[in-house]
Amino acid sequence: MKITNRLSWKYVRDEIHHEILSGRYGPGDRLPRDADIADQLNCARSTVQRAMQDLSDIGLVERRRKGGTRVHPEPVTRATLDIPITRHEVEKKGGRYGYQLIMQEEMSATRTVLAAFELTSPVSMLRIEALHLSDNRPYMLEDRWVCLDTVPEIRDVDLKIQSANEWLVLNRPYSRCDLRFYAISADQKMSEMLGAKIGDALLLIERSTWIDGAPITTVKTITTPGYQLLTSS
Amino acid sequence: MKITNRLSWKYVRDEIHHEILSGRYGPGDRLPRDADIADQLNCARSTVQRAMQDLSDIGLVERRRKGGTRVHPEPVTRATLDIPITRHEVEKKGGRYGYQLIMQEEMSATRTVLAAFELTSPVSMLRIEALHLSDNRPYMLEDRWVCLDTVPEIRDVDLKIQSANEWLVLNRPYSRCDLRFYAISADQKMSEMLGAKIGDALLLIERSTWIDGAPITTVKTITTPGYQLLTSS
DNA sequence: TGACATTTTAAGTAGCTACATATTACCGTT
DNA sequence: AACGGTAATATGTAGCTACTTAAAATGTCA
Repeated sequence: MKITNRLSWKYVRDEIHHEILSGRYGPGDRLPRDADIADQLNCARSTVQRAMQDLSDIGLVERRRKGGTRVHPEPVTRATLDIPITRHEVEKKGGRYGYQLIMQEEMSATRTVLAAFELTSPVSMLRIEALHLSDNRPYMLEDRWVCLDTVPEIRDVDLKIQSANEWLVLNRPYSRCDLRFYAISADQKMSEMLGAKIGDALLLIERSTWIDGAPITTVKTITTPGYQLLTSS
Repeated sequence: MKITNRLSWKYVRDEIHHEILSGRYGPGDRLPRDADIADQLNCARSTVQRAMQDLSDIGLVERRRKGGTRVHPEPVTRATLDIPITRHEVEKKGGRYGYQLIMQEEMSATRTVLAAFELTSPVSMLRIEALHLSDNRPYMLEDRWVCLDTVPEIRDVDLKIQSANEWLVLNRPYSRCDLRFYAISADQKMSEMLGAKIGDALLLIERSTWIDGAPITTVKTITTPGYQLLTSS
C-alpha cells in the first residue's frame, strides 16, 4: 500500500486559505510568490497556480502579473445561485407540478422590455403569461416575452402543454444571463392569481437571456408570499 | 512578428460551448472524449481538460470518470452574486456614506437565531441594530447577531464609529456563508427607519457566516423600497 | 526632477508524461 | 438470468519544461 505523498491542489488551496483565515495575512497583504510557496510546500508551481486560481475565482485573493498575489483588499461575499427549471424545483420540494397558460399573444415589445435587452428599435415578440402550480396551488406567476426574431420556433410549441420556461431552457441555451431581484406589493391581479392578499410583499426575479448578443427572452417571475431563495452551496 | 498558433483553453471552451449552443449536442448528449477533442482541435488534452472543467463549473456539462462528458440534462441558471461591504456599495453608486448605530446589547440568542446557525443550545451574542445612509438618507437597515464565543473582540470595537459589517468582513473571514432572499412588508418601525410607507414591499437579505463550523454572525439587511440586487455579470 | 525607454519579475498559458481513480463494460461461473 | 470479479477506459491530478505577457522597477537623458 503506497501512501500518496502527492498534494492535491485543493489541499494547497485550503492551506493558503487557512493562512489567510488565521490572520497571518490580512486584506491587501501580499502573499509569497507561487514558486516560493511551491518550494515551501514541496510541490510544483503548477499546483500552486491551480490553487491560487481557485482562490482568485472565489474573490479571496487578487492576482496580477508581476504584481504578485495579494489578499483582496475589499472582501466581497460571493455567492452562487442555481435557478432550476420550475417543474424540477416544485418536484424537488415534493410537490406535484402543474401548469396553466394564462395568455399568449404576439405583439411589439414595450419600452420596458426593450430596455431590459438594451435595445432601442422595436422588435416583435411573443408575450406569455403562465402560472406554475404545486399540488394544485399557485406557486409562481410568470410574465414572459420571447423574441420572435431569435426564436421563431416558439410559435410551433404548444404552450398549453409545455411551459415556455422548460422549452426554452431545454432548447435554447444562452450565452449571457442577467438577473435582478427585488420586492413588490401584490396588486389586484397578482393576488388573485397567486392566492395572496393585496399588498402582500412578493419576491420578484427578473431574468433576461441572450445568445451571442441576440435577445432570447426576458421573464419576471413572482412567487407566493413567504417564498425564499437560497444559495446553493 | 510571430502569430501565436497556440490555443488558449478559453478558446477551446468557447468552441465547445458554441457546439452545444448550436444545438449539435442537446441536454443529456454525450460529448467526445477529451483526447478526441484535443486531437480534432490539435491541442493537448490538458487544454481540453481545463476548458471542460470550466464548463462543468458553470453547470453546462457534467463530467464523470469513465462515463465521459455530457451536456447537463437538467440545465440550471447559475448566477454569481457579489455582495460588497455596504460602505463600498454606497460610494460606488456615488453616494456619501453615513452610518448610525441604533442599539447594541449583549443577550442570549433567540430560537430563530439559533436555527439560522443550526444550533440547539443557548449562546450568548451581541445584538446590533444599525442604519446605513447614503447622502444622509436611509439606505439599509441591519439587524445583526454576533457570536461572542467566536468573536469576543467585537466587544472592544466602537460600533458607533465603525460598522460591524465592515469590521467583521475585514477582520473575520469566514469559511461558510449562507444567503437567503425574500420579501417583507414594512412594519411601523421599518418604515420610520427607512423612510418608507407602512406596507411597502422590501427586499430582505439574510446572511449567516461560520468559521470552521463555529458561528460568526447572522444578519438581516433591509433596503429601501425599489432596491434591486443584480448579478455581477 | 520628470518623462520615457529598458529590464526584470511573477503570473498565465500550453504541451508533455505519468500515474490515480472511478465507473462502465465484459466475461465467466453458477 | 443473476452474480461477481476483472479488464478497459475516460477523466482527474501532479510534475516538469518552455514560453508569453502584463506590469512594476529601474535606469537614462533632457
